[in-house]
Amino acid sequence: MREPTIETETVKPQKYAAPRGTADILPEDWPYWLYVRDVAERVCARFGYGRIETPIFEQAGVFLRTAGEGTDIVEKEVYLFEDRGRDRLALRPEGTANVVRAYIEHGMASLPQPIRVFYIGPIFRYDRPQAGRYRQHTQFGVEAIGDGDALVDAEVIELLWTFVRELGLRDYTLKLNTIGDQVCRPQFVDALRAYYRPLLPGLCEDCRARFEKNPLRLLDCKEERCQSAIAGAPRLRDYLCDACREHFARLQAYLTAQAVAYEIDERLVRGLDYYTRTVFECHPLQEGAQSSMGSGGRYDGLVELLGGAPTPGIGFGAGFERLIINIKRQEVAVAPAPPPELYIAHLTPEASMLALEVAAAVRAVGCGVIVGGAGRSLKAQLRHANAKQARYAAIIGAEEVASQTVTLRNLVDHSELRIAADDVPDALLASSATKSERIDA
RNA sequence: GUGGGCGUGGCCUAGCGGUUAAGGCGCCAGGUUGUGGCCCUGGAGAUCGAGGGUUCAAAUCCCUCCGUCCACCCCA
Repeated sequence: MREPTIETETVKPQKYAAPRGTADILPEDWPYWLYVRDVAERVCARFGYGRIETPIFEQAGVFLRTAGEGTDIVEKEVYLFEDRGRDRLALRPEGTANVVRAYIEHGMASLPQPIRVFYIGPIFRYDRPQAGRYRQHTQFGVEAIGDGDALVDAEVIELLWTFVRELGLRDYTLKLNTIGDQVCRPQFVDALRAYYRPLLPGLCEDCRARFEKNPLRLLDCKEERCQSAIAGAPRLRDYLCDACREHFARLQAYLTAQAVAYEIDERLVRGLDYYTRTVFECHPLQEGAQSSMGSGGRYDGLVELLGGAPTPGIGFGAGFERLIINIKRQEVAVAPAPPPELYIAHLTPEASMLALEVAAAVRAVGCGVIVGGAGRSLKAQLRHANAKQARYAAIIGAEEVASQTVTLRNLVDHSELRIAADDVPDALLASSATKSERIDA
Protein backbone atom coordinates (compact mmCIF):
# COMPACT_ATOMS: atom_id res chain seq x y z
CA MET A 1 0.00 0.00 0.00
CA ARG A 2 1.23 3.47 -0.89
CA GLU A 3 2.03 6.17 1.64
CA PRO A 4 -1.02 8.40 1.82
CA THR A 5 -0.52 11.80 0.29
CA ILE A 6 -1.96 14.83 1.99
CA GLU A 7 -4.99 14.81 -0.29
CA THR A 8 -5.83 11.13 0.07
CA GLU A 9 -5.22 11.21 3.79
CA THR A 10 -8.28 13.31 4.40
CA VAL A 11 -10.32 10.88 2.33
CA LYS A 12 -9.05 7.58 3.70
CA PRO A 13 -6.60 7.63 6.60
CA GLN A 14 -4.15 4.79 6.70
CA LYS A 15 -4.58 2.33 9.52
CA TYR A 16 -1.37 1.48 11.28
CA ALA A 17 -0.46 -1.60 13.27
CA ALA A 18 2.67 -2.53 15.18
CA PRO A 19 5.26 -3.86 12.72
CA ARG A 20 5.21 -7.56 12.03
CA GLY A 21 6.78 -9.59 14.80
CA THR A 22 6.61 -6.80 17.35
CA ALA A 23 4.16 -6.36 20.19
CA ASP A 24 2.83 -3.68 22.47
CA ILE A 25 3.20 -4.37 26.16
CA LEU A 26 -0.08 -3.20 27.66
CA PRO A 27 -0.78 -2.22 31.27
CA GLU A 28 -2.23 -5.65 32.02
CA ASP A 29 1.04 -7.28 30.89
CA TRP A 30 3.30 -5.22 33.10
CA PRO A 31 3.04 -7.20 36.30
CA TYR A 32 4.73 -10.08 34.47
CA TRP A 33 7.46 -7.91 33.01
CA LEU A 34 8.20 -6.26 36.31
CA TYR A 35 8.25 -9.60 38.02
CA VAL A 36 10.85 -11.06 35.66
CA ARG A 37 12.90 -7.89 35.83
CA ASP A 38 12.83 -7.84 39.62
CA VAL A 39 13.92 -11.46 39.92
CA ALA A 40 16.71 -10.90 37.40
CA GLU A 41 18.00 -7.85 39.25
CA ARG A 42 17.77 -9.55 42.61
CA VAL A 43 19.64 -12.65 41.51
CA CYS A 44 22.31 -10.64 39.73
CA ALA A 45 22.89 -8.56 42.82
CA ARG A 46 23.39 -11.72 44.84
CA PHE A 47 26.01 -12.95 42.38
CA GLY A 48 27.81 -9.62 42.25
CA TYR A 49 26.80 -8.67 38.71
CA GLY A 50 26.42 -4.98 37.93
CA ARG A 51 24.12 -3.59 35.30
CA ILE A 52 25.35 -2.42 31.93
CA GLU A 53 23.26 -0.98 29.14
CA THR A 54 24.67 -0.40 25.70
CA PRO A 55 22.94 1.30 22.74
CA ILE A 56 20.41 -0.78 20.86
CA PHE A 57 22.37 -0.13 17.68
CA GLU A 58 26.08 -0.39 17.00
CA GLN A 59 28.50 -0.04 14.15
CA ALA A 60 27.43 -2.95 11.98
CA GLY A 61 30.83 -4.58 12.16
CA VAL A 62 30.47 -5.27 15.87
CA PHE A 63 27.96 -7.96 14.99
CA LEU A 64 28.75 -8.82 11.40
CA ARG A 65 32.41 -9.57 12.01
CA THR A 66 31.89 -11.59 15.15
CA ALA A 67 28.83 -13.79 14.78
CA GLY A 68 30.20 -15.73 11.82
CA GLU A 69 29.91 -15.49 8.07
CA GLY A 70 27.60 -18.38 7.46
CA THR A 71 25.26 -17.91 10.39
CA ASP A 72 21.60 -17.14 9.84
CA ILE A 73 21.88 -14.16 12.11
CA VAL A 74 24.43 -12.44 9.93
CA GLU A 75 23.17 -13.67 6.59
CA LYS A 76 19.54 -12.73 6.84
CA GLU A 77 18.41 -11.56 10.24
CA VAL A 78 20.28 -8.35 11.02
CA TYR A 79 18.44 -5.03 10.70
CA LEU A 80 21.01 -2.97 8.84
CA PHE A 81 20.70 0.70 8.08
CA GLU A 82 22.71 3.71 7.19
CA ASP A 83 22.17 6.88 9.16
CA ARG A 84 22.21 10.38 7.79
CA GLY A 85 25.94 10.57 8.37
CA ARG A 86 26.47 7.50 6.22
CA ASP A 87 27.53 5.26 9.08
CA ARG A 88 26.64 1.59 8.69
CA LEU A 89 24.70 0.58 11.75
CA ALA A 90 22.92 -2.53 12.95
CA LEU A 91 20.12 -2.99 15.44
CA ARG A 92 21.63 -5.44 17.85
CA PRO A 93 20.77 -9.03 16.95
CA GLU A 94 22.33 -10.45 20.12
CA GLY A 95 23.59 -9.13 23.41
CA THR A 96 27.18 -10.20 23.84
CA ALA A 97 29.31 -8.59 21.12
CA ASN A 98 28.15 -5.11 22.11
CA VAL A 99 29.02 -5.72 25.76
CA VAL A 100 32.45 -6.94 24.72
CA ARG A 101 32.83 -3.79 22.64
CA ALA A 102 32.09 -1.75 25.77
CA TYR A 103 34.51 -3.87 27.77
CA ILE A 104 37.30 -2.99 25.38
CA GLU A 105 36.27 0.62 24.85
CA HIS A 106 36.24 1.40 28.56
CA GLY A 107 39.44 -0.40 29.38
CA MET A 108 37.74 -2.84 31.70
CA ALA A 109 40.62 -5.24 31.17
CA SER A 110 42.56 -3.17 33.69
CA LEU A 111 39.97 -3.73 36.40
CA PRO A 112 39.99 -6.83 38.58
CA GLN A 113 38.86 -9.76 36.43
CA PRO A 114 36.42 -11.08 35.63
CA ILE A 115 34.06 -8.21 34.87
CA ARG A 116 30.59 -9.32 35.90
CA VAL A 117 27.71 -7.51 34.20
CA PHE A 118 24.10 -8.02 33.18
CA TYR A 119 21.76 -6.21 30.84
CA ILE A 120 18.07 -6.09 30.03
CA GLY A 121 16.96 -4.73 26.71
CA PRO A 122 15.59 -5.30 23.23
CA ILE A 123 17.15 -7.54 20.61
CA PHE A 124 16.18 -7.40 16.94
CA ARG A 125 16.18 -10.13 14.34
CA TYR A 126 14.43 -10.16 11.01
CA ASP A 127 12.96 -13.62 11.27
CA ARG A 128 9.63 -15.17 10.51
CA PRO A 129 7.53 -14.63 13.63
CA GLN A 130 5.64 -17.35 15.43
CA ALA A 131 4.77 -18.17 19.00
CA GLY A 132 7.76 -17.33 21.19
CA ARG A 133 9.69 -15.83 18.30
CA TYR A 134 9.58 -12.13 17.56
CA ARG A 135 11.45 -9.59 15.50
CA GLN A 136 11.96 -7.57 18.62
CA HIS A 137 12.32 -9.44 21.86
CA THR A 138 13.64 -8.50 25.25
CA GLN A 139 16.62 -10.25 26.62
CA PHE A 140 18.08 -10.53 30.06
CA GLY A 141 21.73 -11.41 29.66
CA VAL A 142 24.75 -11.93 31.82
CA GLU A 143 28.44 -11.75 30.89
CA ALA A 144 31.57 -12.61 32.86
CA ILE A 145 34.60 -11.42 30.96
CA GLY A 146 38.27 -11.90 31.80
CA ASP A 147 38.54 -15.24 33.56
CA GLY A 148 38.64 -18.49 31.66
CA ASP A 149 38.44 -20.86 34.58
CA ALA A 150 35.69 -23.45 34.71
CA LEU A 151 34.70 -21.99 38.05
CA VAL A 152 33.27 -18.99 36.19
CA ASP A 153 31.35 -21.29 33.84
CA ALA A 154 29.83 -22.91 36.88
CA GLU A 155 28.97 -19.54 38.36
CA VAL A 156 27.20 -18.27 35.26
CA ILE A 157 25.27 -21.50 34.82
CA GLU A 158 24.33 -21.50 38.48
CA LEU A 159 23.10 -17.94 38.07
CA LEU A 160 20.81 -18.98 35.23
CA TRP A 161 19.67 -21.99 37.22
CA THR A 162 18.92 -19.83 40.25
CA PHE A 163 17.14 -17.24 38.15
CA VAL A 164 14.77 -19.75 36.60
CA ARG A 165 14.11 -21.38 39.95
CA GLU A 166 13.40 -18.06 41.65
CA LEU A 167 10.96 -17.17 38.93
CA GLY A 168 8.91 -20.00 40.36
CA LEU A 169 9.15 -22.15 37.25
CA ARG A 170 9.32 -25.90 37.51
CA ASP A 171 9.77 -28.85 35.17
CA TYR A 172 12.67 -27.46 33.21
CA THR A 173 16.03 -28.89 32.33
CA LEU A 174 19.52 -27.58 31.80
CA LYS A 175 21.44 -29.07 28.93
CA LEU A 176 25.18 -28.85 28.80
CA ASN A 177 27.83 -29.57 26.22
CA THR A 178 31.32 -28.62 25.17
CA ILE A 179 32.14 -27.80 21.58
CA GLY A 180 35.92 -27.59 21.91
CA ASP A 181 38.10 -24.59 21.28
CA GLN A 182 40.01 -23.02 18.40
CA VAL A 183 42.55 -25.81 18.66
CA CYS A 184 40.49 -28.97 18.68
CA ARG A 185 37.18 -28.02 17.10
CA PRO A 186 38.57 -27.39 13.60
CA GLN A 187 40.10 -30.84 13.67
CA PHE A 188 36.78 -32.35 14.59
CA VAL A 189 34.93 -30.39 11.93
CA ASP A 190 37.41 -31.63 9.36
CA ALA A 191 36.85 -35.19 10.45
CA LEU A 192 33.11 -34.70 10.45
CA ARG A 193 33.11 -33.29 6.94
CA ALA A 194 35.36 -36.07 5.70
CA TYR A 195 32.92 -38.61 7.14
CA TYR A 196 29.82 -36.88 5.77
CA ARG A 197 31.05 -35.93 2.31
CA PRO A 198 30.35 -39.33 0.69
CA LEU A 199 27.00 -39.58 2.47
CA LEU A 200 25.63 -36.23 1.31
CA PRO A 201 23.49 -37.52 -1.59
CA GLY A 202 21.43 -39.58 0.83
CA LEU A 203 20.83 -36.79 3.30
CA CYS A 204 18.02 -34.27 3.63
CA GLU A 205 18.25 -30.85 2.08
CA ASP A 206 18.78 -29.14 5.40
CA CYS A 207 21.72 -31.38 6.18
CA ARG A 208 23.34 -30.63 2.86
CA ALA A 209 23.12 -26.96 3.76
CA ARG A 210 24.39 -27.64 7.27
CA PHE A 211 27.38 -29.45 5.82
CA GLU A 212 28.53 -26.14 4.39
CA LYS A 213 27.29 -23.66 6.95
CA ASN A 214 27.21 -25.32 10.32
CA PRO A 215 28.50 -28.89 10.28
CA LEU A 216 28.04 -29.36 14.02
CA ARG A 217 24.31 -29.17 13.47
CA LEU A 218 24.42 -32.23 11.23
CA LEU A 219 24.35 -34.26 14.41
CA ASP A 220 21.07 -32.69 15.50
CA CYS A 221 18.96 -33.57 12.45
CA LYS A 222 15.59 -35.18 13.14
CA GLU A 223 15.04 -36.57 9.65
CA GLU A 224 14.64 -40.32 9.56
CA ARG A 225 17.02 -40.84 6.67
CA CYS A 226 19.82 -38.92 8.36
CA GLN A 227 19.81 -40.96 11.55
CA SER A 228 22.11 -43.74 10.38
CA ALA A 229 24.67 -41.17 9.30
CA ILE A 230 24.49 -39.58 12.75
CA ALA A 231 24.91 -42.92 14.47
CA GLY A 232 28.20 -43.62 12.73
CA ALA A 233 29.56 -40.09 12.85
CA PRO A 234 32.76 -39.21 14.69
CA ARG A 235 32.17 -37.87 18.19
CA LEU A 236 33.39 -34.53 19.36
CA ARG A 237 34.41 -35.88 22.72
CA ASP A 238 36.99 -38.09 21.01
CA TYR A 239 38.58 -35.03 19.50
CA LEU A 240 38.67 -32.72 22.50
CA CYS A 241 42.11 -31.48 23.40
CA ASP A 242 43.34 -32.14 26.92
CA ALA A 243 42.67 -28.58 28.01
CA CYS A 244 39.05 -28.67 26.85
CA ARG A 245 38.52 -32.10 28.32
CA GLU A 246 39.80 -31.01 31.69
CA HIS A 247 37.82 -27.77 31.60
CA PHE A 248 34.62 -29.69 30.97
CA ALA A 249 35.37 -32.25 33.66
CA ARG A 250 35.98 -29.54 36.24
CA LEU A 251 32.84 -27.69 35.24
CA GLN A 252 30.79 -30.81 35.80
CA ALA A 253 32.37 -31.35 39.17
CA TYR A 254 31.50 -27.80 40.19
CA LEU A 255 27.94 -28.05 38.95
CA THR A 256 27.41 -31.32 40.74
CA ALA A 257 28.74 -29.78 43.92
CA GLN A 258 26.30 -26.90 43.50
CA ALA A 259 23.41 -29.31 42.91
CA VAL A 260 22.68 -27.95 39.45
CA ALA A 261 20.78 -30.74 37.74
CA TYR A 262 22.35 -30.54 34.30
CA GLU A 263 22.25 -33.20 31.66
CA ILE A 264 24.83 -33.59 28.95
CA ASP A 265 23.52 -33.27 25.42
CA GLU A 266 26.20 -33.93 22.87
CA ARG A 267 24.04 -32.51 20.12
CA LEU A 268 23.71 -29.11 21.75
CA VAL A 269 25.36 -26.54 19.49
CA ARG A 270 25.15 -22.78 19.31
CA GLY A 271 24.27 -20.54 16.41
CA LEU A 272 27.13 -18.08 16.75
CA ASP A 273 30.62 -18.93 15.59
CA TYR A 274 32.43 -17.33 18.48
CA TYR A 275 31.39 -19.87 21.08
CA THR A 276 34.09 -22.10 22.52
CA ARG A 277 34.03 -24.94 24.98
CA THR A 278 31.02 -24.67 27.25
CA VAL A 279 27.54 -24.26 25.79
CA PHE A 280 24.28 -24.65 27.70
CA GLU A 281 20.58 -24.17 27.35
CA CYS A 282 17.63 -24.13 29.71
CA HIS A 283 14.19 -25.15 28.52
CA PRO A 284 10.94 -26.53 29.88
CA LEU A 285 10.28 -30.25 29.73
CA GLN A 286 6.97 -29.66 28.03
CA GLU A 287 7.21 -30.24 24.31
CA GLY A 288 6.99 -27.34 21.93
CA ALA A 289 9.05 -25.23 19.59
CA GLN A 290 10.85 -22.05 20.58
CA SER A 291 11.11 -23.50 24.03
CA SER A 292 14.58 -22.37 24.99
CA MET A 293 14.21 -19.90 27.84
CA GLY A 294 17.85 -19.13 28.30
CA SER A 295 21.07 -20.23 26.71
CA GLY A 296 24.66 -19.22 26.34
CA GLY A 297 28.23 -20.31 26.29
CA ARG A 298 31.87 -19.44 26.52
CA TYR A 299 33.44 -17.13 23.93
CA ASP A 300 37.16 -17.11 24.53
CA GLY A 301 38.06 -15.61 21.15
CA LEU A 302 35.52 -12.81 20.98
CA VAL A 303 37.39 -10.01 22.71
CA GLU A 304 40.30 -10.53 20.37
CA LEU A 305 37.97 -10.55 17.37
CA LEU A 306 36.83 -7.09 18.38
CA GLY A 307 40.34 -5.77 18.70
CA GLY A 308 41.11 -6.44 22.35
CA ALA A 309 43.78 -8.57 23.91
CA PRO A 310 43.08 -12.31 24.05
CA THR A 311 40.51 -12.53 26.83
CA PRO A 312 38.13 -15.29 27.83
CA GLY A 313 34.46 -14.71 28.49
CA ILE A 314 31.19 -16.49 29.13
CA GLY A 315 27.56 -15.48 29.31
CA PHE A 316 23.96 -16.29 28.54
CA GLY A 317 20.80 -14.64 27.30
CA ALA A 318 17.25 -15.33 28.44
CA GLY A 319 14.13 -14.12 26.64
CA PHE A 320 11.51 -12.26 28.67
CA GLU A 321 8.67 -13.18 26.33
CA ARG A 322 9.40 -16.90 26.54
CA LEU A 323 9.85 -16.79 30.27
CA ILE A 324 6.50 -15.04 30.61
CA ILE A 325 4.85 -17.62 28.34
CA ASN A 326 6.01 -20.29 30.77
CA ILE A 327 5.11 -18.25 33.85
CA LYS A 328 1.57 -17.93 32.53
CA ARG A 329 1.38 -21.54 31.43
CA GLN A 330 2.46 -22.74 34.85
CA GLU A 331 0.27 -20.18 36.57
CA VAL A 332 3.06 -18.80 38.69
CA ALA A 333 1.61 -16.29 41.15
CA VAL A 334 2.64 -12.80 40.10
CA ALA A 335 1.77 -9.73 42.16
CA PRO A 336 -0.78 -7.57 40.35
CA ALA A 337 -0.33 -3.84 39.95
CA PRO A 338 -1.34 -2.20 43.23
CA PRO A 339 -4.81 -0.64 43.11
CA PRO A 340 -5.20 3.05 43.94
CA GLU A 341 -5.76 3.98 47.54
CA LEU A 342 -8.35 6.60 46.71
CA TYR A 343 -10.84 7.45 44.01
CA ILE A 344 -12.25 10.96 44.04
CA ALA A 345 -15.75 11.45 42.73
CA HIS A 346 -16.70 15.09 42.16
CA LEU A 347 -20.05 16.49 41.16
CA THR A 348 -19.75 20.16 40.32
CA PRO A 349 -17.10 22.41 38.75
CA GLU A 350 -16.26 23.77 42.20
CA ALA A 351 -15.98 20.20 43.47
CA SER A 352 -13.57 19.40 40.67
CA MET A 353 -11.32 22.17 41.94
CA LEU A 354 -11.35 20.75 45.45
CA ALA A 355 -10.85 17.24 44.04
CA LEU A 356 -7.60 18.31 42.42
CA GLU A 357 -6.36 19.82 45.67
CA VAL A 358 -7.17 16.72 47.68
CA ALA A 359 -5.63 14.47 45.02
CA ALA A 360 -2.37 16.40 45.07
CA ALA A 361 -2.21 16.30 48.87
CA VAL A 362 -2.84 12.56 48.96
CA ARG A 363 -0.30 11.85 46.23
CA ALA A 364 2.22 13.92 48.12
CA VAL A 365 2.14 11.39 50.95
CA GLY A 366 2.66 8.54 48.53
CA CYS A 367 -0.82 7.16 47.95
CA GLY A 368 -2.30 6.45 44.56
CA VAL A 369 -5.30 8.53 43.52
CA ILE A 370 -7.63 8.44 40.54
CA VAL A 371 -9.80 11.48 39.90
CA GLY A 372 -13.18 10.71 38.37
CA GLY A 373 -14.32 12.07 35.06
CA ALA A 374 -15.87 15.54 35.01
CA GLY A 375 -19.61 15.57 34.37
CA ARG A 376 -20.08 11.91 35.16
CA SER A 377 -22.82 10.85 37.53
CA LEU A 378 -21.86 9.82 41.04
CA LYS A 379 -23.05 6.34 40.20
CA ALA A 380 -20.78 6.13 37.19
CA GLN A 381 -17.83 7.40 39.16
CA LEU A 382 -18.32 4.91 41.97
CA ARG A 383 -18.71 2.13 39.46
CA HIS A 384 -15.39 3.14 38.05
CA ALA A 385 -13.87 3.29 41.54
CA ASN A 386 -15.06 -0.24 42.13
CA ALA A 387 -13.68 -1.49 38.83
CA LYS A 388 -10.31 0.00 39.76
CA GLN A 389 -10.50 -1.69 43.16
CA ALA A 390 -9.86 1.53 45.00
CA ARG A 391 -9.95 1.08 48.76
CA TYR A 392 -11.62 4.43 49.40
CA ALA A 393 -13.81 6.81 47.49
CA ALA A 394 -13.91 10.49 48.34
CA ILE A 395 -17.18 12.10 47.33
CA ILE A 396 -17.19 15.84 46.78
CA GLY A 397 -20.40 17.66 45.94
CA ALA A 398 -21.84 21.08 46.66
CA GLU A 399 -22.24 20.37 50.38
CA GLU A 400 -18.64 19.28 50.79
CA VAL A 401 -17.36 22.28 48.88
CA ALA A 402 -19.34 24.62 51.11
CA SER A 403 -17.85 23.12 54.26
CA GLN A 404 -14.45 22.22 52.76
CA THR A 405 -15.02 18.59 53.69
CA VAL A 406 -15.07 15.26 51.92
CA THR A 407 -17.32 12.24 52.29
CA LEU A 408 -14.88 9.37 52.64
CA ARG A 409 -16.39 6.03 51.80
CA ASN A 410 -14.68 2.76 52.57
CA LEU A 411 -15.39 0.64 49.53
CA VAL A 412 -14.54 -2.58 51.29
CA ASP A 413 -16.78 -2.35 54.35
CA HIS A 414 -19.14 0.37 53.00
CA SER A 415 -18.61 2.64 56.02
CA GLU A 416 -18.71 6.34 55.40
CA LEU A 417 -17.66 9.45 57.26
CA ARG A 418 -17.34 13.17 56.66
CA ILE A 419 -13.93 14.68 57.33
CA ALA A 420 -12.15 17.93 56.61
CA ALA A 421 -10.62 17.97 53.14
CA ASP A 422 -7.24 18.73 54.68
CA ASP A 423 -7.38 15.59 56.78
CA VAL A 424 -7.77 13.11 53.92
CA PRO A 425 -4.03 12.28 53.56
CA ASP A 426 -3.67 11.54 57.27
CA ALA A 427 -6.84 9.48 57.31
CA LEU A 428 -5.58 7.29 54.48
CA LEU A 429 -2.18 6.88 56.04
CA ALA A 430 -3.73 5.92 59.36
CA SER A 431 -5.95 3.35 57.72
CA SER A 432 -3.12 1.71 55.78
CA ALA A 433 -1.07 1.64 59.00
CA THR A 434 -3.80 -0.20 60.86
CA LYS A 435 -4.14 -2.50 57.91
CA SER A 436 -0.48 -3.49 57.88
CA GLU A 437 -0.53 -3.92 61.64
CA ARG A 438 -3.36 -6.34 61.25
CA ILE A 439 -1.38 -8.26 58.67
CA ASP A 440 1.65 -8.38 60.94
CA ALA A 441 -0.40 -9.65 63.86
C1' G B 1 13.39 -18.91 3.90
C1' U B 2 9.65 -23.68 3.24
C1' G B 3 4.86 -26.06 4.16
C1' G B 4 -0.06 -25.87 6.51
C1' G B 5 -4.46 -23.71 9.64
C1' C B 6 -6.98 -19.26 10.66
C1' G B 7 -8.62 -13.71 10.09
C1' U B 8 -16.63 -11.38 11.72
C1' G B 9 -17.64 -4.41 16.40
C1' G B 10 -12.12 -3.23 21.81
C1' C B 11 -12.17 -8.94 23.27
C1' C B 12 -14.50 -14.01 22.51
C1' U B 13 -17.77 -16.28 19.29
C1' A B 14 -22.54 -17.62 15.83
C1' G B 15 -23.66 -17.18 10.78
C1' C B 16 -20.62 -20.55 5.65
C1' G B 17 -24.37 -17.85 -1.30
C1' G B 18 -30.12 -14.69 -0.78
C1' U B 19 -34.39 -9.48 3.10
C1' U B 20 -31.79 -4.11 8.08
C1' A B 21 -24.67 -9.61 10.05
C1' A B 22 -26.64 -12.42 15.78
C1' G B 23 -24.97 -13.29 20.92
C1' G B 24 -21.67 -12.90 25.30
C1' C B 25 -17.83 -9.80 27.74
C1' G B 26 -16.40 -4.84 27.90
C1' C B 27 -17.87 0.42 27.20
C1' C B 28 -21.74 4.49 27.76
C1' A B 29 -26.55 6.01 29.84
C1' G B 30 -30.74 5.02 32.85
C1' G B 31 -33.64 1.96 36.89
C1' U B 32 -36.62 9.42 40.45
C1' U B 33 -33.93 13.87 43.44
C1' G B 34 -25.63 12.78 45.46
C1' U B 35 -23.55 6.41 46.32
C1' G B 36 -20.15 1.08 43.72
C1' G B 37 -19.71 -4.43 43.30
C1' C B 38 -25.46 -8.34 41.80
C1' C B 39 -29.79 -7.63 38.73
C1' C B 40 -32.90 -5.14 34.90
C1' U B 41 -33.58 -1.70 30.58
C1' G B 42 -31.65 1.06 26.64
C1' G B 43 -27.52 2.86 23.57
C1' A B 44 -23.00 3.49 20.87
C1' G B 45 -19.73 0.50 18.19
C1' A B 46 -18.50 -4.02 12.14
C1' U B 47 -17.62 -0.86 4.84
C1' C B 48 -17.49 -9.29 8.02
C1' G B 49 -8.26 -8.26 7.45
C1' A B 50 -7.18 -5.54 2.40
C1' G B 51 -7.62 -5.59 -2.91
C1' G B 52 -9.44 -8.04 -7.16
C1' G B 53 -12.65 -11.85 -9.41
C1' U B 54 -17.07 -15.43 -10.08
C1' U B 55 -22.53 -14.69 -9.53
C1' C B 56 -28.89 -11.78 -10.58
C1' A B 57 -26.93 -11.99 -5.38
C1' A B 58 -21.00 -13.05 -1.22
C1' A B 59 -19.04 -12.39 5.51
C1' U B 60 -20.07 -17.00 3.00
C1' C B 61 -16.92 -19.52 -3.58
C1' C B 62 -11.89 -18.32 -6.29
C1' C B 63 -7.10 -15.45 -6.66
C1' U B 64 -3.41 -12.06 -4.67
C1' C B 65 -1.52 -9.45 -0.63
C1' C B 66 -1.26 -8.46 4.62
C1' G B 67 -1.60 -10.25 9.55
C1' U B 68 -1.70 -14.26 12.96
C1' C B 69 -1.02 -19.30 14.66
C1' C B 70 1.37 -24.34 13.97
C1' A B 71 5.43 -27.41 12.03
C1' C B 72 10.31 -27.02 9.76
C1' C B 73 14.55 -23.89 9.88
C1' C B 74 16.75 -20.97 13.48
C1' C B 75 16.98 -19.17 18.18
C1' A B 76 15.85 -15.89 23.42
